[in-house]
Amino acid sequence: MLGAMGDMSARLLALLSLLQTPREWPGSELAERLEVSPRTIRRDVDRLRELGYPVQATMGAVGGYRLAAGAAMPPLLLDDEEAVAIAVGLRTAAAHPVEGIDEASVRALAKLEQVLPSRLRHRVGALAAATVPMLAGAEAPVDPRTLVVLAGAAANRERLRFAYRSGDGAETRRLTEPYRLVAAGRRWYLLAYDNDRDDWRIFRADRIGDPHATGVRFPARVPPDQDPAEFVAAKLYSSAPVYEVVATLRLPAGQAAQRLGAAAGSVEPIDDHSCRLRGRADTLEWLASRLLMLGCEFEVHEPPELRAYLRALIARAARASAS
Amino acid sequence: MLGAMGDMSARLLALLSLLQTPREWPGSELAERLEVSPRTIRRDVDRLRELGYPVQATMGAVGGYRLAAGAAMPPLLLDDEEAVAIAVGLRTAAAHPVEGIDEASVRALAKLEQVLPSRLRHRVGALAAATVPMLAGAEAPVDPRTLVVLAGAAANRERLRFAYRSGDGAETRRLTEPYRLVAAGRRWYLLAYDNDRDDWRIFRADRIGDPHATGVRFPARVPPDQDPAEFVAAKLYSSAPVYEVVATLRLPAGQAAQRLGAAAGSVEPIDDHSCRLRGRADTLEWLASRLLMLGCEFEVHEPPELRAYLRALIARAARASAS
DNA sequence: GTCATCTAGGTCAGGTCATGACCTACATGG
DNA sequence: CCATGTAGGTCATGACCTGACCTAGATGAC
Repeated sequence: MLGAMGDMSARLLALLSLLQTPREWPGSELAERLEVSPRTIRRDVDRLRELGYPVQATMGAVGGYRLAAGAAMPPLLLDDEEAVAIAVGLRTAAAHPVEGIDEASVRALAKLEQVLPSRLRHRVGALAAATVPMLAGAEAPVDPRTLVVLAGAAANRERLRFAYRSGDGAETRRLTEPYRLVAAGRRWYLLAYDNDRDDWRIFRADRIGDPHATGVRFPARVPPDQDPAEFVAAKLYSSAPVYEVVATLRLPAGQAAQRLGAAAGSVEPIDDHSCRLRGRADTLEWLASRLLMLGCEFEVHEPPELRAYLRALIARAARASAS
Repeated sequence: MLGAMGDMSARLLALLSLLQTPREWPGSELAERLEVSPRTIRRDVDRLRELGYPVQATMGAVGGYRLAAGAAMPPLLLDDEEAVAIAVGLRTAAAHPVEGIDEASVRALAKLEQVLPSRLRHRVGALAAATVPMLAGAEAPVDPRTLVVLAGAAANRERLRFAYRSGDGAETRRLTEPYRLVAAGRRWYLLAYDNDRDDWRIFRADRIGDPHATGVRFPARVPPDQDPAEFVAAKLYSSAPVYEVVATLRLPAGQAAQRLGAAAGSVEPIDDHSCRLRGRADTLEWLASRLLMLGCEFEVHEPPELRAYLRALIARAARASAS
């Protein structure tokens, strides 16, 4: 009985960490590692079970303990490399948001970055920079730190001040009551009540500069009656220029849907090896690259601008392949 | 003193969970939530600090507690949505591995999926399916579960049995001692000692079917003297067909490097608005789409196959844009 | 079948240590 | 200067954690 008590919490955490490993741990080995008697290990396992973490035990000569899936998430105990991997993954997820977990992934990123040791933070930055910007193309991706600040202020109901440059390049300072961060299409939008204009507004996150919470809490305001995501979608399609695309793909409908992903639009089968795609996007580059990368023959019916863009691409490729 | 002790560990965990929130918590509020006296909260904070988690306290009338970045990663306490978001992020990270954190991201995914409640697992599956397969194009991405099994067996040093279909379509069963999972280029490879062939081999993870650990542990074998990643790279470039690309881009070198990412190859400036790209890739589709999506004029010098492929792409785009 | 090896759990003694109550000291912003 | 927050000392009480015994049951190797 050398170590004082008080380290029981630390021991439980260490135990949880060991049990999250894919292998099975015999009680004797756990006792040795944690420097307590096997009896105490058994009691600790019981304690974990009482806390709701289902420790599975296989009996017999090759038995051992391991943590199984339970009703609630246990605390994740990550080593340095795993933490960096998750941070990098979440940052690229923030650059290519998936609808449905948009704000949750930013919350998770905020949580992680808040406690990430600084030496690891450097590695995250370096690796995220080396990550292929994927389909971002020529557009500047959003700064993940901006997203973290926006989501934090919304969750915390703190007034938010930032500089906003609108589509025509004009830059204004805004004071807002942030309500929610929403991913629509492949962009991030902040839905907030604009205190100067006295109305609900949506702001593109990549156009927000230098955001910071003022520290002033505001009372919950009655949000617009629609679902936040729908509200943003409605505002977008009514204001921003959007291309509606109609194309025929020489690809079975199932494969097309799988390769395009759910957000691309609707895919209806024409026959066994063709289908019709209807969708919307806000840039021609995006549309063209998605279609070309399908790797199948296709025909564009709408919009005419896309056909023009494809012809420009042809010309470029022709010049590129000329000897 | 109603609740028995023993819940001190649970309380510390709950406290840690609250402190990971972006906001600041006054001690009185924490005491109320956790149903203990403020004095106990102060002691708990001290305990956390002794455990190495730096709880920051701002003094004064608007003070409060929050968890700051420390020397080690504290246990991450995630709610359901955050866990799903991380799982989805890691799965897409597994589909587009970043060199340097390759095996760590799979380890993290294994850890998370081991304890992920089943109801959440369904949501992860659905969302991951809806995720845009990005640059995967026509190729079948690796099954994340396969990666998890491979990495687990390697970490655990368990013999691994699987079916392998080689490039020419032949399917064989293998018994191996897995050493490491490595990402090279944009693919996953397993470096393992093949027990039947008595030599080190590398296996493409997407060609591995139905892998399962036999449960038999094997003693550590002397690995090949190179670094695993280098070993894989050497084997690859000596055996697999690889295209070496040389192209001139009408884009400043800095921008090109940023848009292409570090793994694309080397970029040397020619003048202020042009640069030369040298790199290697194993499929023409990949090369062509990366170049076209740069959104700039470019000229391909090598290989001739890429020029031919671009001409085919031209033909397809021409047909697609024909009325 | 038999034995080794693992989980599972009961009991007991001893003393550590967590708790709440009450206290003072100090920092901060209005 | 006062309200409100963190920071920390002290004390009595008793809950409970620990290791050292013990038996029971399951499982796989020999």
